[in-house]
Amino acid sequence: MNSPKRAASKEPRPVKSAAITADLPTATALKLWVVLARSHDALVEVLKADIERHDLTLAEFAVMEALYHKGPQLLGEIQKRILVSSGGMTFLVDRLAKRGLAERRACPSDRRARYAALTKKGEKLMRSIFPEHAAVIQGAMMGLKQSEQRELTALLKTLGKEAARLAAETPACKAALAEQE
Amino acid sequence: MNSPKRAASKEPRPVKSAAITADLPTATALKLWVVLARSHDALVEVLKADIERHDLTLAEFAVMEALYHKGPQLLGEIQKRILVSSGGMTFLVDRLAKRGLAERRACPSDRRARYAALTKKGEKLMRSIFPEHAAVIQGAMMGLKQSEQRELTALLKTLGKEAARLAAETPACKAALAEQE
DNA sequence: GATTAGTATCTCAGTAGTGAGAGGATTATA
DNA sequence: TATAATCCTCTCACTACTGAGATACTAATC
Repeated sequence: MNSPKRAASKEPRPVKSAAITADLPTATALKLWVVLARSHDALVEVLKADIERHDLTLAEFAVMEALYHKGPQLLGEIQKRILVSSGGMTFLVDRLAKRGLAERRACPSDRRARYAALTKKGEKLMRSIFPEHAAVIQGAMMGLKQSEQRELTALLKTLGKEAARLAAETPACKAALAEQE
Repeated sequence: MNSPKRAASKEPRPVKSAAITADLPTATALKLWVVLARSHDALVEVLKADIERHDLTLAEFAVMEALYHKGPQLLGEIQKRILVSSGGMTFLVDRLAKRGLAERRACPSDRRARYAALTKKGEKLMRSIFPEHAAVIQGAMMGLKQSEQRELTALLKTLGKEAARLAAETPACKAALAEQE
């Protein structure tokens, strides 16, 4: 076996760890994190399999989807939206351009900036791919009723907002603060 | 700027896409996917920042955590648990071994298999790191009340189970079925 | 105008991780 | 026994990404 894919094992889990069961609120949060990570991974696997049929990586697809739904955008805008590094952004657009799916366009008012946009070919591809892909997503969510999906969305939104706030505080701030001696 | 981190932008989102608003159940599912992915990413960022303080990648930490909580295990068991490839598993244990945090042990009953286990040093490190890490997780989840966290966990579990079932069906099966002519 | 800070992209060296396949060991079947 | 099938790990070539810094431009302040 090479890739892990789904484990068929029954999760024996006979031992309960002292460290985890130590204190209830912590245990609840840890459990939530594990379950969230696992369902996310399972979904990613399903979606990735769908997208790879068209020889696209998830990141490439994310770029194309952003362009498809929001139109031409600055590289930096897409970068923030799909959360890749600046180097990765350049790389992704390069690759899509090489395949004739996207292209760069100059920004008339700011010569530093470049727009990325879908080519005709890229748009045609998205028009044929996207509905299928949406159907796959819908299929992957079928474990939950629509009302449950909406409830889940609301909860995740709250969770995500708080986590994002926290993440924005943390990153290079320590270094920055440290340098202010 | 190099890495994207959190976008401070207000998500203008003036245009509603025809493709997305086309049909309600699909729209619900797509929305859920976006929100799930975003909160997952935000959490990963927070946790990663915490773990990197100790010069560990998330994957290395995952291995150590598995060993810490479940004791010595076959490489294959860990692999299934943390979902990395077989090559990645070897690589991860190598790196932990090089740093003296983990070690390989022969399996007495099966000479193909190797156990991975924490060294004294690795266990000591986990004892000092893990409680902090658990606190960070708990902190990242503070946007939700405990009851909400439990509700969210339940919904995600159902979702994840169905998605995992779907993922297990899909992967190489097409190829396999195709070969049976 | 000159200087400084800020912003947007690109370059490039480096890295974590993948996955096909090999090798060696075990188990099942004939 | 053979021998076939299966299992567990490791090797290795490869790839998608990262992130520090470079480059090129714009904006703000003197």
